[in-house]
Amino acid sequence: MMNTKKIESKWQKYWEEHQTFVADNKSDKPKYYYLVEFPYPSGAGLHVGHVRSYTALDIMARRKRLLGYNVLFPMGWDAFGAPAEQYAIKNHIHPKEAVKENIKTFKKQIQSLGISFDWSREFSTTDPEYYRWTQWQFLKFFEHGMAYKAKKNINWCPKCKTGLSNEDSSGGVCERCGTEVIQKEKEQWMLRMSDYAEDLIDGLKDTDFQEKIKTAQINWIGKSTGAEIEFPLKEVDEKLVVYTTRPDTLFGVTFMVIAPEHPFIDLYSGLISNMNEIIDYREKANKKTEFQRTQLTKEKTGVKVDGLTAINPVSGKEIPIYISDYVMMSYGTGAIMAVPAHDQRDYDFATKFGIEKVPVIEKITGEAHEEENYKESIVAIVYDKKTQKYLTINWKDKGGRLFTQGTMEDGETSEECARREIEKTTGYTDLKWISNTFPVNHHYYAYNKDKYYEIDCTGVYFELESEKKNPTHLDQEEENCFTVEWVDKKTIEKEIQDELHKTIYEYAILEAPYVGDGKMINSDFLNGFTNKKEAIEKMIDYLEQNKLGTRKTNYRLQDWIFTRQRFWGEPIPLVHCEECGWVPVPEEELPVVLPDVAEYEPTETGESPLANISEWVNTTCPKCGRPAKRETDTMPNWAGSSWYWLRYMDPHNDKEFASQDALKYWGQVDWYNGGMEHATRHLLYARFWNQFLYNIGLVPYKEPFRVRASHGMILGDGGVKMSKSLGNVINPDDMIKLYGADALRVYEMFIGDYEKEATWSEQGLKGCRRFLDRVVKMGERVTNEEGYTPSLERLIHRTIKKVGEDIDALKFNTAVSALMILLNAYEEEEKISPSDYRAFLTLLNPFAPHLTEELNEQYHLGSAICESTWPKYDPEKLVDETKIIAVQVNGKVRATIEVHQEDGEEEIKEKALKEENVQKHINGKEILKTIIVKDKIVNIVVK
RNA sequence: GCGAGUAUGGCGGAAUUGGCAGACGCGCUAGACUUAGAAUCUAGUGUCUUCGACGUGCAGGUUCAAGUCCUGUUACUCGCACCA
Repeated sequence: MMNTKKIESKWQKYWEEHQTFVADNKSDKPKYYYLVEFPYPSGAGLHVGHVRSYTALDIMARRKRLLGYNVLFPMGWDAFGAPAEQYAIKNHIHPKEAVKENIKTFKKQIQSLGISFDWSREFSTTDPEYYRWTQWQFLKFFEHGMAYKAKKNINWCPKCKTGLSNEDSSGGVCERCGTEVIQKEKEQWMLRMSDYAEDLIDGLKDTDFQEKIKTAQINWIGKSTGAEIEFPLKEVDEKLVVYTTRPDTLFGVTFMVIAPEHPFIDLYSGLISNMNEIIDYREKANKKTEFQRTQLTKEKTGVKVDGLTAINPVSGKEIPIYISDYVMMSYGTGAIMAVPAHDQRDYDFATKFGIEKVPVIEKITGEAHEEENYKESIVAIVYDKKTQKYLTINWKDKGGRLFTQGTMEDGETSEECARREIEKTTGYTDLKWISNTFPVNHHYYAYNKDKYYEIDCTGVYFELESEKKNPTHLDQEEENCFTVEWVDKKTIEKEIQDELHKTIYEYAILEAPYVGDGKMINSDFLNGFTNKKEAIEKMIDYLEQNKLGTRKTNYRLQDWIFTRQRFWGEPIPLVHCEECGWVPVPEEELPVVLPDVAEYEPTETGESPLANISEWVNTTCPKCGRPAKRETDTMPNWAGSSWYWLRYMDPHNDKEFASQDALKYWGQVDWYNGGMEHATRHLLYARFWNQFLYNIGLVPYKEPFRVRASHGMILGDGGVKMSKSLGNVINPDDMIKLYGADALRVYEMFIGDYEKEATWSEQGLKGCRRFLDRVVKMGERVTNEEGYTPSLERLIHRTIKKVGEDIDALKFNTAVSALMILLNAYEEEEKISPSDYRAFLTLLNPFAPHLTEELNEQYHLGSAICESTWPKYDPEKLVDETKIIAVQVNGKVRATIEVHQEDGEEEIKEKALKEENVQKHINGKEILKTIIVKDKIVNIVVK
């Protein structure tokens, strides 16, 4: 092995001195902008995961440069945030000092990998020259009414003493420290991100993001369409507004549920007779966090609101109102119409509170035909508690196992019908009625009558009280057809095949609502509709015509809570004046710099430590000059990363966040790489921020990123996440020391599919080191022949094509494998030409930049690779003159034959039939067909 | 519950998009070199009992031909979630 350290630092120095990777803001070359998420410079240093994504983008960037592009490939630091602050609190040093140290380590580590970043554009989000413009842009939000202060019940981490966005508190615990999040009311700056919900969905059309990232974003935004419906109250001239996606089920509403915080409670407390009970419930609910509320998925709780009654706007029916914490004030209108027959949550609630369930949709089973005869019928299920068995009729070959069934006669209820049928066929009379199931709309063909039938069928569920029986009224013939059998649950589930009976059984036993589509019933003007969409449309039309409701779209996406009660963040550049209210700090006074303080800990009151620095807090109002106070909250650490790609375009500009020329020249980020964990939060914040800047005319593109790709995680031994506690963290520095940066790079590209997770294996890394050592050895075989060695030429052209295409398609693993194959071929040769070697080194250069430059120089193959061009392939040289293809007989390979380019089908067929082993397998059989796919396969079909 | 994805040797993973499954690498086996080991090099390596058969989570289907297409199903991973 060569002295990797020596040649690596030699070439790293070379690149630095020659400014090889410095991008120019003016160029005749086409531009290309590669961006990889800038890291948070933690004390832990670089991770092998960083190496993976940086190397991948580095490979693409290096190749693009050789292809003649002006490539922007910058790097910087996202250094605000809690860890630096925690570290500072512990060690009593200013976070900016800690950050400085960490950046130094990180940068050294990254540079030792030979990543071709343009370091002339480096900055940190914590640089006042950078956050000056973060503050400036915040003021733009403020000016345009996009920032507002609101008292919000926010997620609060009692340990970090800070407010958390929903994003930072997923799972009900603080993302930083894992403490359980509680609810606390706090005045917060908010950005009107929800205004952009539609644009954020819409804009995805103009991007080339991975599909899974688009779906993640769409899910996060959570668009739903439906209607707001007004339910008049009986006791007072007021309307309770609900949001629903299923207005088609309006006739099935049997109760209303409002959130415990719903304003009607206090507004009409005078009318409510059980206020005490309600207040009690509300207080209990308030103590629960949003997370706890959503965790209690099974057991529903609630209180009926006595004294308030809603009126169904389409049927006029009176409907009771409940409060329950399964309805959230933060979504929709904080009130719902409950349709227990067709919604699981409403079903659970209704079951617990004994509320009626009115079905309005029938499941349709069987297939509908024209000219059907209509009947109403029942299916009766009888359960014997003692034996835990069900009463069935075994029709044997005449229809299999079924429950008792029958057609309803005039004036008969379903229960009467069921009792009559049971007695008739089985004799049992002592039955206790338990329940009627939801009806089913069933279609079938009766062979004995040669007719199609449509039936509406209700299940009737009984329990057997005793064995008491009457004689059955069946003739001999009927009796021979079937036997009455008691069977257990397992047999039922296995043997009852009939769709109707199966459905009825499920309704009776599973006690579940029917949430599928079907035929509308009990719904007045909607009766008979079988298409959900049409029924919804019809209902909304009706509501709008009669002014009872409106079409409405809702989003899950909420406004962005933009303040943190922390020290280590961008100060919010606003001043509060008693007279003028909130006043922006004048532009020329930006940045509002973080002062040096002694203590970084959040205060007991939950305010930022900045609040304790009176000489900083107390200022004068920029508008009227009277004494005023600065905002002491700081920005969340998503702020600095929400526009950093724009700053790279013009990082040293002290007049603007970036010049319009630079913004126009670099335009969109062509390729943005980052982790899947940022697919929703960071990426949405960044897109929202950019869209806003676009709307006010400050950036030329509405969407900031054209392509977004993500890399898979690198896992430790056994496929588990690398973590300090497991002690399985691999330090890239150690690997570089042992095997060299080039080997580490090649290995991380070879490890597997770039987008999927991969398990670390030091053996694999060793294998890649071996590969590079063989590349070095190959130098000894270089002669001074001109051009490519003829026997290698075809493979060289093919490899040029494959490596290029694979890099473009993020298939780095197969690109490396193609290079290994080429090297294997080189090793078959006694000697290779300088062109052979140079081509190989150039193709390998993006993966192993140091070693390839060194060998290129050592063997005097030409100018430095980083200053030359990507090799070209000749399409005509890709094709083999002869090719070996397989000959199959009945789809099984029996021989291989060599075919020429110019061979016709007849010749190929002839060759195939000549093969001994082929003859053996077609011997004595008739050839039905011969399929010849040129260059691929011959298949002879015989019988 | 909803949405997205994955499943191929002992292991990581290939497969020109329907055309010889297992490229490439790791590991393993044998041999060479060596006093010995390491390193390196050479040969072999899907399974089964040989001709041959069987093999891409499972069960069907389409096709001359299926890892690839269709239907169903299982397991795991990720994202969202009393979202009305």
